[in-house]
Amino acid sequence: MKHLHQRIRDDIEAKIMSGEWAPGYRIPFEHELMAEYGCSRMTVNKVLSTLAANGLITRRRRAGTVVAEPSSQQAVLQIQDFALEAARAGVEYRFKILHRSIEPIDAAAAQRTGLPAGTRMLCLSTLHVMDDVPQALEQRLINLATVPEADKETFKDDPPGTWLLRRVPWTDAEHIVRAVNADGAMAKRLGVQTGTACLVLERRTWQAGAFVTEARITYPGDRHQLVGRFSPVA
Amino acid sequence: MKHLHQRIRDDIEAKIMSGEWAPGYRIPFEHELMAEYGCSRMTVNKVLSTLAANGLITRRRRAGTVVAEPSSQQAVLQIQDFALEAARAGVEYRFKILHRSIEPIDAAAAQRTGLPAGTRMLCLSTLHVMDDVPQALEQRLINLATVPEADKETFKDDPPGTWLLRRVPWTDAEHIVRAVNADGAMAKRLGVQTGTACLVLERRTWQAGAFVTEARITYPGDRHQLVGRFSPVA
DNA sequence: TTCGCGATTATGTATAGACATTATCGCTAA
DNA sequence: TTAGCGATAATGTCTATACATAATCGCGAA
Repeated sequence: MKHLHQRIRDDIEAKIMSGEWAPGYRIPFEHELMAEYGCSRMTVNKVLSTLAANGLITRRRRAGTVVAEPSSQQAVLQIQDFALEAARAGVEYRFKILHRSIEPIDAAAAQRTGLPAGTRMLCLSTLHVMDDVPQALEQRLINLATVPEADKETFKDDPPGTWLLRRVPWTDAEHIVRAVNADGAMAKRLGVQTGTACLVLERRTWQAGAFVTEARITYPGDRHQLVGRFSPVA
Repeated sequence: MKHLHQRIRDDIEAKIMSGEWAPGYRIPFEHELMAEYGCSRMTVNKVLSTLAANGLITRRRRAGTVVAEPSSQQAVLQIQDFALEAARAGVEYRFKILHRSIEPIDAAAAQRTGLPAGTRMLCLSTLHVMDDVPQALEQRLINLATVPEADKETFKDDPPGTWLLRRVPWTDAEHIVRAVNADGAMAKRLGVQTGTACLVLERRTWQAGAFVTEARITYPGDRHQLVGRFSPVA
């Protein structure tokens, strides 16, 4: 005999997955489920709250609970940390800061990030190397208004991403993944032929609404991939 | 004044994010937090359960609760549905089945999917077109043991992905994203030059442990990107 | 008819208590 | 010293209740 919580959850998920309860269908009220399963409202409430958190249903006060419209599908992708990945694989990792400057934000970046023109940004280019083979080029902007202490940081011990993550926990992130052909300069730095397909991961992070950083990481396509796993029913 | 639940959650998340409570750190017991915040155990319990569900902490009876080891970072990416995307953008969408056959699974695919050699698979190649411009090429394997009714389906109205999603809800999926240079045949079909960087999304789905389908979707890199948003604090 | 407002109702948050489950700790006996 | 076992302590699940909050419904007034 399983727990009631799980049984209610399974029942509802099955009805939704099978299509018996289509998107938009108003599922029974808490007090109805309560009667059906002979349990307290708290139990039903916790089940429904969990399903709502997972995006399967939408709840609105007074109106009730309906099966959520299937949003476009989602994939959860793992984004590897170079140092960690290297340690696990038992290879040597190092990084090199190729460029460092402080500049007012350019127009395009201001648009992307929603920052006012003229905001001072720390601009960094970092090459990630494992066993003497370049693995990725990282181009990063750090908002000095949000992270003033980055100004004096030398990034001697940790690459910018790791350093930031430890100092500024982000609460919101936006990701974009693209494929591009490496141009001459990029190809040279990554040690591949010009035109090689590369995976570009762009990530912008905010902390409580304040823009923190933008990173554009370019991986040689023949050497890297993003892997993910996703269970919609948790 | 925020809700207590949220305040406790914010506090704990902040301590973990800031590194004050490093991975492995044993966080206060429920009764300690209960005393600290002057609330009932249920309140604390619900917060900790939620954080555990989100993977931030690990709970064990009698032993207590510890900060979880950071898994590699995750990105949640939206995977657009062509028909839906087209409708929203107000452009015409159509698709064309380029190839269809039923074959025993090949060795490499058997390895990837964990199916026994010789399993009969429906193999489909589909070209997705919007406003007469090819948008993506989809190469798909469908497990006829799990979805026998696919055998007789003509895919006249809906492309295979849409058709499958309506019939066989998946419970588990694996995603891989890569960048590749288009070879001659691929380039011709997508209407791009040979060598153009393309984004390749591979997805394998299971339903309750039974393999359902594998899709490899190739997008011209200059025309497509995957976009995602992720809030660790929900 | 339509606007506005109060009553109603479903969900949101929280409490205090109960019993179940499962590791761990520490004592006892071989 | 160690194997085994019972006490103990922490989390897991559930109940019954209370009050807060938000959105809708329906009534009455303009």
